[in-house]
Amino acid sequence: MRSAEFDREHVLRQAMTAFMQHGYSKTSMQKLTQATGLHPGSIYCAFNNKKGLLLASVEQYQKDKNEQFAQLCASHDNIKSALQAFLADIAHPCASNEATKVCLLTRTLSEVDGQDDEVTQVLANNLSAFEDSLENVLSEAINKGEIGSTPSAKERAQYLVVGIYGLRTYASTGNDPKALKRLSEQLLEHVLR
Amino acid sequence: MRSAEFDREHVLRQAMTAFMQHGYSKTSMQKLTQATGLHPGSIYCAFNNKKGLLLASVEQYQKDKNEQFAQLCASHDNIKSALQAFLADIAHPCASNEATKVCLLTRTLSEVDGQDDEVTQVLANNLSAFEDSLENVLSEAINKGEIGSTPSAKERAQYLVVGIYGLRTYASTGNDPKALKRLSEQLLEHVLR
DNA sequence: GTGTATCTTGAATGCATATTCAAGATTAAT
DNA sequence: ATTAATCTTGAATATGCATTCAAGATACAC
Repeated sequence: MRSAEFDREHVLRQAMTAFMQHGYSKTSMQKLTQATGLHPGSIYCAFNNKKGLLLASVEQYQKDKNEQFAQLCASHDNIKSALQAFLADIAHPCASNEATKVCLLTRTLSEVDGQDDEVTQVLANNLSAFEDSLENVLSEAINKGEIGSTPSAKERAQYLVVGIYGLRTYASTGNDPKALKRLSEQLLEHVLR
Repeated sequence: MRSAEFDREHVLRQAMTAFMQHGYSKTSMQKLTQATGLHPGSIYCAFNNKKGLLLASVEQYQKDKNEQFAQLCASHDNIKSALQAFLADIAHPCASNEATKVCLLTRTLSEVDGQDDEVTQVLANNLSAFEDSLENVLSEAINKGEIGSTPSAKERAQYLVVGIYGLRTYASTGNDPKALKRLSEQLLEHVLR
């Protein structure tokens, strides 16, 4: 008997960073072996193939993001400051040049759309799940009377998600941090109005 | 003497469709020869290489989009109906499965970001130029008194562009045409408020 | 009609890539 | 210490790709 020697979560975080930086197809197996420290054979043994490693990375990404969001919500007592912090967490790396300025889900989705139905489905499901948790938070806020009940929590969540996607794309076109800040404030105002 | 035999604009429109459908790197030269009807040698003679063909396609794309937008503006006498029609033109193909549901500029930008500075720059410039023409239209509307002067035309244009990027991404996550319609109406309302 | 410059053709080249696999290394139980 | 099971290693394989180039085809000038 003998057990595997690598730290799965660590490997997946290294892999997801590589995927975010270079995109799925331009992240060669060579880059992945360098990023993870694993040899090709080990990757194929643990994740089947490159696509399997991507899917596992996506799962880890989603898990990390969910935990992050739950913690953020727990540390704010009203919806406005919670979403303010949330948008700041998105806008700030966008203005920098870190790998985390892109969203693994949307970047990969745009790349594989129309080419791989399985991956497309997984990504769409994850994005939809995150929209749902935003909806839940907004729903609570409505119940607490912090915001009105029209637009509905679902409509507000959709509009917020659209805004986030837009901000991320806008940031990649040549980022003016000042404008980005103003735009996210305006977005938040419209979502909570 | 002998002159080239192919219709440059037609070739570029075929190429841009291919690039929109499969993305830059997954659009192989083989696909491009099939799409354009040109042989590899002809492509290399006319456009230098695959990247040259991409850049020429982007230029044509921008030219087409600008003409389209100018015509749309000319056929509407107020900003609201003009932008309504404009957003409808974006949202409608988004809900379908045509190749035109994506924007060549943003799709390619997201793909090559961090890999090719020249292409990145060209794409960012084109997107910025389009934002400018939206700003011009909004500026005229302000001068005509159709909308107020705060937010400024520039701020309104930025918010509109962010919204469009967001709608496009949202559409690719699993499109509910009803929601898309509602979201674009809400966006327009916020831009013109 | 002849010559020549230019365009067209598509097979050949060389490189990058994902994946496999058999030999070597390591661990844990006996 | 020995054995057996499993993991690790990285060179070898096969495929797909962008690009080149020399031979063939064509149109214009005279």
